[in-house]
Amino acid sequence: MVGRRRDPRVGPRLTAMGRPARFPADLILDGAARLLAEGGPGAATTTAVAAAIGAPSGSLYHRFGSRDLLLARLWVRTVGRFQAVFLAALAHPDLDRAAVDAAVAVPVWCRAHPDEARVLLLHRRAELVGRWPAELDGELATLNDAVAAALAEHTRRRYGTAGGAELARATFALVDVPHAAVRRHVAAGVAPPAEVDALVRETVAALLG
Amino acid sequence: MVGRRRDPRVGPRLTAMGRPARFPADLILDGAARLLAEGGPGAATTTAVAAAIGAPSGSLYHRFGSRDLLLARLWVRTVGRFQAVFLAALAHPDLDRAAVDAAVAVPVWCRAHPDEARVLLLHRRAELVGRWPAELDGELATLNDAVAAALAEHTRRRYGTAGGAELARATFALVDVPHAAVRRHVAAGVAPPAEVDALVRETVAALLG
DNA sequence: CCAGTATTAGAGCGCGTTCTCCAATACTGG
DNA sequence: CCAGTATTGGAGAACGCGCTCTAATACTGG
Repeated sequence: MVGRRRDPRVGPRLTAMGRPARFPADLILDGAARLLAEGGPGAATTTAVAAAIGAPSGSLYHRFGSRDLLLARLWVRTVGRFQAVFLAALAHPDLDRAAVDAAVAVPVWCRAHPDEARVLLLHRRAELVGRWPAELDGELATLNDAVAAALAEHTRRRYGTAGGAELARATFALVDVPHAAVRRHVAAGVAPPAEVDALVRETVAALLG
Repeated sequence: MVGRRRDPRVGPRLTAMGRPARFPADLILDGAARLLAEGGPGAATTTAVAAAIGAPSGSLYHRFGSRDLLLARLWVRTVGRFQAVFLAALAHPDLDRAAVDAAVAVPVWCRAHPDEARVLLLHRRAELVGRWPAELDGELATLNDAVAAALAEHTRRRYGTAGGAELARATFALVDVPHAAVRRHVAAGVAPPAEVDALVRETVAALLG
């Protein structure tokens, strides 16, 4: 990405850092996330994202090579940020505590990051990015590995095995159920109410008790 | 919709039915649903829908006034078809049987109608239609009334009251949980496995028992 | 101060999309 | 057979979109 216009024939000139960026990559991604949260994929046109942060459209294409690449990087960043808190909760040594905390981390995170929650919960990757850029399919392939491993490890410690049925049960309880609980509120644009957390706790306890 | 080109000045001529349609509305909607299920909203262009059923694009605009109107009618039709089976199950006199059957009706319906399930579960109305046509916002406003009423009635009979907490619990158990249970399978393009039904039954029993 | 470089800045191209338009067509009831 | 009408069929206009391109610009280390 960086140094795209540099002619390699001039040799390894290591000096000169160049003009500093007025519109850093994360600022652009923030703008895209906001437009996406407000108006869906159709609203996150390149010119709209540029206008939202006061940048020329050329700057977006200088930093990201294409619209798909921009949205793909936003997707990776958003998934990573959510998974960080989910995995941290799931790492608690006490199994029941880990399960309930991880599940409740979903509504908590949605309250703290409403725009990113809308990006993550209201859109599928395929319809957001369209054609996933080849240079990012390495990251895509391993995106869910950490969560999958943590769920398998949790299942193994809880049941002594990580067979299909047990893993499916844990995935349902810790991933699908919390998503189900918050989705209508995220879609409505309001913070999930406190009763959501109670329902999630109760459901997780019933399924994994 | 019909008779759009008729000049009202010629008076009430009630004879003549006109040329029969080679591409009825439901055929067009079926094509749109298939493209939508396979490739998302971006794949359901008017020319693509027309090509999918071998019709000229003009026929789509003759029957539906616009792409938004076409997709809006597809949305209404799909929601209605799903709700019919959900409500039928929820109408069972035995409360527990009604609850479990209604919840399990979701994975059952997804297996029977995979394309429509993808339309309904994988896309939100706002991003599918864009600008909802004014002539259909009457139907939109009452779309969920029947389900809302049935859920409220079920809650009232079960708890003696349809207060916010109880209604939220029933909605979570009978709507959100089944949707969450099938979603990953519908998104993956495979029929929800039988264990989904078992998890849904168990969750509903735990939440409403 | 200078050479080198990354970035800004914005005008504009090409493409795919929705939608319009009109003649031709195939059926109706009488 | 006829008048009336809904529908087909397809070409193309109008528009918005992603993306490209070139010059100007604002920094860097030496």
